[in-house]
Amino acid sequence: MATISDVAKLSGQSKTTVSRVINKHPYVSEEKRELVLKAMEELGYTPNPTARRLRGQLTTTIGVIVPRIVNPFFSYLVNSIENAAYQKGYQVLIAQSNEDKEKELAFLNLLKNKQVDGIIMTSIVNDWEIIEPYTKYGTILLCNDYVNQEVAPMIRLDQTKGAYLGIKHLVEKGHKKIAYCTGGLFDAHGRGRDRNLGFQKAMQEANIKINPRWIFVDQHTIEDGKIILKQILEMDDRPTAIFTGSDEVAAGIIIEAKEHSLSIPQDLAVVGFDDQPIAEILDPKLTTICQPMDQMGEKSVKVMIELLENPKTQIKTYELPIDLIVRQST
Amino acid sequence: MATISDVAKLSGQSKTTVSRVINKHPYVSEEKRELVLKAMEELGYTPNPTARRLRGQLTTTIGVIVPRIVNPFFSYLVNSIENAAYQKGYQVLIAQSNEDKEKELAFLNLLKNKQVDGIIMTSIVNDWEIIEPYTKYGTILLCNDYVNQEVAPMIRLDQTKGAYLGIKHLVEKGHKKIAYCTGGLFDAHGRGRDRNLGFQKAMQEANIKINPRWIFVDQHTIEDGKIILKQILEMDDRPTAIFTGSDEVAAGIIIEAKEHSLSIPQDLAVVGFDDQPIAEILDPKLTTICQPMDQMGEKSVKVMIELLENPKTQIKTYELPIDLIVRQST
DNA sequence: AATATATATGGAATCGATTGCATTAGGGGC
DNA sequence: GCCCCTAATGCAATCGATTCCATATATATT
Repeated sequence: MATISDVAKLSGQSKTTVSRVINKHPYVSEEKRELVLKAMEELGYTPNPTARRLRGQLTTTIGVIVPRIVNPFFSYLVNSIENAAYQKGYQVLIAQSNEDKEKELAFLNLLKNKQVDGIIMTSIVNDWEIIEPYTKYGTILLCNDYVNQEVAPMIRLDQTKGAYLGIKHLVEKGHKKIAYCTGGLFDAHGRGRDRNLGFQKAMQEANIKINPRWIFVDQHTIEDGKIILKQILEMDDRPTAIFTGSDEVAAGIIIEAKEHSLSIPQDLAVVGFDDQPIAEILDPKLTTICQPMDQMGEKSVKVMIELLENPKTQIKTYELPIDLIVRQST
Repeated sequence: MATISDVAKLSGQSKTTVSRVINKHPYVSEEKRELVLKAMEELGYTPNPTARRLRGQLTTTIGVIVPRIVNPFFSYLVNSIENAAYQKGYQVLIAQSNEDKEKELAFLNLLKNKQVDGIIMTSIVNDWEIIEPYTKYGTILLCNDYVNQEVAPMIRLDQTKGAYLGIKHLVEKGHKKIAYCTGGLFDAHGRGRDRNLGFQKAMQEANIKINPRWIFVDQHTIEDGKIILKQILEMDDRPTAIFTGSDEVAAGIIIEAKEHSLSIPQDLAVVGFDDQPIAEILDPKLTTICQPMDQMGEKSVKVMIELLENPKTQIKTYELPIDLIVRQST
C-alpha cells in the first residue's frame, strides 16, 4: 500500500501539504492541491486508518453489544445499525454478552484503547455504576435497554406502555386470570422494571389481584415457553391468558399447547412481545407488541455519529412508538 | 490510559525491556521481569492495539461478511464465529453484503489497511477473479459458500448431497411431480450449482424428467414462498412436492397453503433447507436439510487463526456433514 | 515606506508500540 | 590472564499518519 510519503514524493510536496489536502484544510493553493490529488489517484492511495487512529483521530468504528445475535429482535437491530453505519462510512464491531458481566466489560474496554469510537449497548448486564467510568473513554449509547436516570444518550421505547397495552387488551377480551412472564427478575431495573409497572398498572385499573403463582421470571427461549405451558397444565387453578415478555416464549407456549390439544385462544390467550417474523408464522398468528427495530437502529447510529463528530451535542433520550398488534392468539 | 513509557518509568526500566516482558522474549532477568509486571499491574496497563497494529502486528480482528444477518442461518453462523473468536481473544467486525458487489469489495478493502487480519466470507457475490487479488493483503476464508477450485481455505458442506438427499426422500415417498426452488440462478456456480447437480442426479436416478415450469430461481424470503404457492395454484398441472432452497421459502409456502386450505403433505409435500428454528415452529413441522452452523463457525475461526498465526499452514478444504431431517411436511 | 495580516508551505515532533544494533557484564575455555 | 560467547539491557529508528511551529510570500493598512 502506498503511504503518505509516497504521495508526497510523487507529487513533489511535503507530507504536511498532502495531509492538508486529505483533510481539506484551508491554505493549500489550488495548483498544489491538484498535484497531490493526481498523485493520490495514481498510487491508489487511501490513508491508513491505523495510523490516524494512533494520532487520536476517530476510528470510524462503532461497537455493538447484544445479548445473543440469534435472537431475531437483536439481529434485526444489528441489521439496521450495520446498514446505517455503512452509509455513513462506519464499521461495526459486534459482541455478544451472553448476559455475562465479564464479557460485557471486556468489550467496553475497547473504548479505552480507542479501538472503537463508541459503543451501542442494546442490553445492560452490569450495574450502571460499573459501566459509567467507561463513558470518559468514548461515547456509550443505550438502545433498547436503559437505566432509569438520564445519564447517557438513550434510544428507548415506552416499555411500561407496551406491557400495559398487552394486559389491557386481555382485560378487554374479558380475561381476569392473567399470567405474566418476563425476561428479567420481577424486581429488575430498566426495561424489565418498566414492563412490570405497566403490568401492575393495567391489573390495578381492572381491579384484578395479581396471582404470584402465575408470574414467571427469567424466561427467554422457545424451550422456556414449552416448560411454562406444562407448568400451567399442572395447575389446579389455571390462568386463561398469558402475557409473555417475548415472541419466542409465546411461540413455545403455542407449540406445546398444540401438543396437548389446548386451543388458542379459547383455552389460553397468548400475547407476545417484539413482533418478530415468527409472530406471523405461528398458527394461530400471534398477538404481540410491535417494537420498531429498524427505526431504533437507525436512530441510534444517527445520534451516535452526531455525538462523535460534535462532542458538545447535548445528551438526550429519544422515545420511539410502541404498539399492540392484534392477531389470532387472543 | 497508561502507556509503555509510564510502565518503563515506574519500573525504572527501558521501554525495550518492558516490551520484552509483554511479548515474552527471552533474555530478561527474573528480577526485572517482576519489577515490570508489578508496574503493569499497578497502572492497569494494557498495550495499545492500535500502536501494535501500526507496527505490522496482528490486529486480532476478524471480518465476517454475510448477505443478511437477519437470515437465521447467518445469525447462527455469526453467533458461533463470535463465540469462538472471543475465546481466542479476537474481535469480530461484521458487514452485510446485501448481495451487493460493491459493498462486498468495500469490506474486502479493510484487509489492505490491516484493519482486519482476515475475512470469513459466508457468501460470495463477486467473481473469484475479482476477489482473488485481496488474498495478498490478508487471509480470506470461505465458509458455507465456495468456489469450485481449491484456491482458498474453505469450510463447506456437500451441497450436492444435501439436495440429492432431499429429492431422493421425495422420490421414495412416491412423488414424481417434483418442483425445485433455488436461491441462485439455475446456471450458478459454487453452492447453488452443486445443489442443482444433486437435484439433477436424484431426478435422473429416478428416471423423472425435469419440468422447467416447476423450477423457481432467485427465491429467498417467506414472501417469495407465498408467491410460489400462489403460482402453483394457478397451474393446470401442479407438482405434488417441492424442494426449496431455504426454510424461509418453505415457511412461506406452508403458511400460504394454509390460507388456501391446501393440506401439507397430502396435497403438497415440502422440503426445506437449513434446519432453522422455524422448521420446528411451523405446523406441520418442516422436513429439511440440516447444516451444522455451529460447527462451521467454530471450524472457520479455528482454521483462520491457525493460518494467521502460522502463515505457512497448508490451504485445505474441510467438508462437514449434512443430513436430512424428516418431520411432518413430507 | 513600514508594519500588520492573511495565505502557503515545510520541518520535525508526536501518537504507543516493536526491533535492529550497540553495549556491557559474567562465565567458560585455553 | 586473555579471548570469546552468551545473557541482559537500552538507545534510537520505525510504522503512517497529524499538527505545532517557523518561515516565506503576498496583500492590506497606516
